[in-house]
Amino acid sequence: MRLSNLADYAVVTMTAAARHCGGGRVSAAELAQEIQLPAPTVQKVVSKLTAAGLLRSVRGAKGGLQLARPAAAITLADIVEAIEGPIALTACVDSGAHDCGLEQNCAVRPHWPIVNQALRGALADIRLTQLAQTDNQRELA
Amino acid sequence: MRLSNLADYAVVTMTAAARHCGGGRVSAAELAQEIQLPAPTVQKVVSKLTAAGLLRSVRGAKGGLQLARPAAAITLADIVEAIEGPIALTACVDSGAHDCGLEQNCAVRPHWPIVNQALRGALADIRLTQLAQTDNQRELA
DNA sequence: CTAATTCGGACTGATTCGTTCCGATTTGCA
DNA sequence: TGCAAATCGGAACGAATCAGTCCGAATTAG
Repeated sequence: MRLSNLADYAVVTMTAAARHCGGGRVSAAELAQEIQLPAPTVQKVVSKLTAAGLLRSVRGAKGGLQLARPAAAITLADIVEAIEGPIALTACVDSGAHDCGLEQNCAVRPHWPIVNQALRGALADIRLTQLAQTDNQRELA
Repeated sequence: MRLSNLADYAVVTMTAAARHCGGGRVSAAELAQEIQLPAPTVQKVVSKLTAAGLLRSVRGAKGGLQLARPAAAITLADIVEAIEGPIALTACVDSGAHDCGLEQNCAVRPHWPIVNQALRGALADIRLTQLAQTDNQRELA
């Protein structure tokens, strides 16, 4: 029931990237220094994020990262799914999950999609703009 | 973002135990045969369940398991917490989590409790009686 | 064309999860 | 009262996934 650390780091990384949205391209090392995390770890995170289509990467000298979409169009669900795959509490809710052994005889299976939808809805309600906004409020305090 | 298999098995086991509520005591091996799972695995599950106070165990000959509380007073959240500990997506929401390194500087931390509460509420809304009820409906079909 | 800087994927170590087994305890019956 | 059967409880083993680290390929500025 714990979120993986990589996904947690991804959220922080995306928040930091949104902060540098107007500044154009930002290197992964710079983000790592800003959020106080190991640089190689951040590199691994941004790799998965770009593969998922949330970040746009530019290689070569003066390269860097930038958001592929507006911050308002990115939610927590997108970031978590980019790192950990589809949101599925159990194997049953996954498409074509035939490794449970119970399958049709399982009594609780019809109830899992409800919980799954509730969780995904809670994650989809939080947008990246809200995270950056909170950060600004903290700086004002 | 995946629920552990042990927790999934625990839910099925509790549902099966609720089915035998009127029959008094039921052995763990009998439950294992009923839900088509390895007997030792079920033993480990029921051990944690009894330690959490959800099941009452009676040792010795003619011993077995039975629900410690009415089925209506047991929710999915109770079962999951019994196996996987407190519901905490990130280390921040856990009480006294001082191993993040960011702590006060984290911008997303204030938002996690909201998602956490949404998830826990979704789990707490499903009671054990509903699971058994669904099972009966399936048998009628 | 050179060189500097960057991302991208592959490798190693560690922690946790899942499974299995054997011992301690308790009750029922002779 | 003693024996014996059956049960739960905890401890040990193996496997899988995760976190972290490193080096190579690609690209662009000068």
